[in-house]
Amino acid sequence: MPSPDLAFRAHDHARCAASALHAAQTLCAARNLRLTPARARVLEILLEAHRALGAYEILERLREDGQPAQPPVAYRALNFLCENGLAHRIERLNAFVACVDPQAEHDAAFLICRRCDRVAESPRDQDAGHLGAAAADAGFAIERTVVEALGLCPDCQGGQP
Amino acid sequence: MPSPDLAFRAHDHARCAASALHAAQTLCAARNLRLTPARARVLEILLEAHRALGAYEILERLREDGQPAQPPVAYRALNFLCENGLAHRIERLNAFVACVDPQAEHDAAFLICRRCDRVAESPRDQDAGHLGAAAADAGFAIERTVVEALGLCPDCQGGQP
DNA sequence: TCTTGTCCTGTTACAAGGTAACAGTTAAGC
DNA sequence: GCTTAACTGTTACCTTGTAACAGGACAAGA
Repeated sequence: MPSPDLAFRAHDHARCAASALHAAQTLCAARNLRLTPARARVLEILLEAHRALGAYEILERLREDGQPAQPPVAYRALNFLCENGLAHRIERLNAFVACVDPQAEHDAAFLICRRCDRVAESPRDQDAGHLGAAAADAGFAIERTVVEALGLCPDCQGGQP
Repeated sequence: MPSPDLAFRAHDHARCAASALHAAQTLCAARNLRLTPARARVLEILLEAHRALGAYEILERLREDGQPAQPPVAYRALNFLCENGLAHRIERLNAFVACVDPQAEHDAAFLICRRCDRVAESPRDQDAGHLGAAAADAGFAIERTVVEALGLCPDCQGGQP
């Protein structure tokens, strides 16, 4: 898996995007999922941006391709991508990022820069310490866990808040 | 601090609401904050509901008190309550809960029932395992962390999904 | 090859969540 | 009492998300 802080370091975006797209194609073929042109295009947009994008930003870019596009177009593709572990929703931002390491549905943790909106995905500590125990205690059945840390990335530190 | 699973157990709501409201008053007095009638009323509404409420649900209840009320009224009160640790925003639901143990600004973790929207607050494992380390590694400065587990509470398990 | 069912797309119309900006009012400090 | 800062009321608007329905593509089996 790529290093968790990759998003915050200089690197070859084009190459990491291409490799993620390829991984997505492989994964879909293996699982008999249809990575249709619309879905692939949305994934590509996310990969190119390499940061969290709102659904309406994605829509704009779809429109730049020449077609009109209404909100459900973006949301359907995003739902597909999120359900299949190819992208993640960032609740805090009402936005979406491509997954750097697509694989079967998986929870992840995120470092979100509140200045530049770049998002780094970090592998998840499975039972999340206390929380798993507290849930078991309460008889609560956890299905999915969102972990989002908000702060400043290295580039945005130093300087005004 | 109240047991983390309190929200999922039968208990005397009226009493726990009254005690939380009292704690809030004490805390505001101590910190020289103005718990104005509008703010207190919103907190009371949250405490009575004893689950996550959307801003517009809160608005409805404010209107039931007889006054008209526009969205900024609710949002201002909610901002005040969240900033001062008297309530928490649940990102996943775009909703708010009263804090069961008001105190200086603090992060918490939540167990959210996706059927009945009840929310239990659990004390937070401070550095959240891997994440703190990954952040340090990346040079990322964490300011606030959101941890939300989605699932089914004891009462909503068994039966349809 | 035709048919049928299933999944995907296009589009309209709207619901829900959230905020900027400005005018007026209250409270606290001097 | 006067000034200043903080809070409230209101208008108007922007952003995010979804329900519902019609039409199209495609694979599987008769």
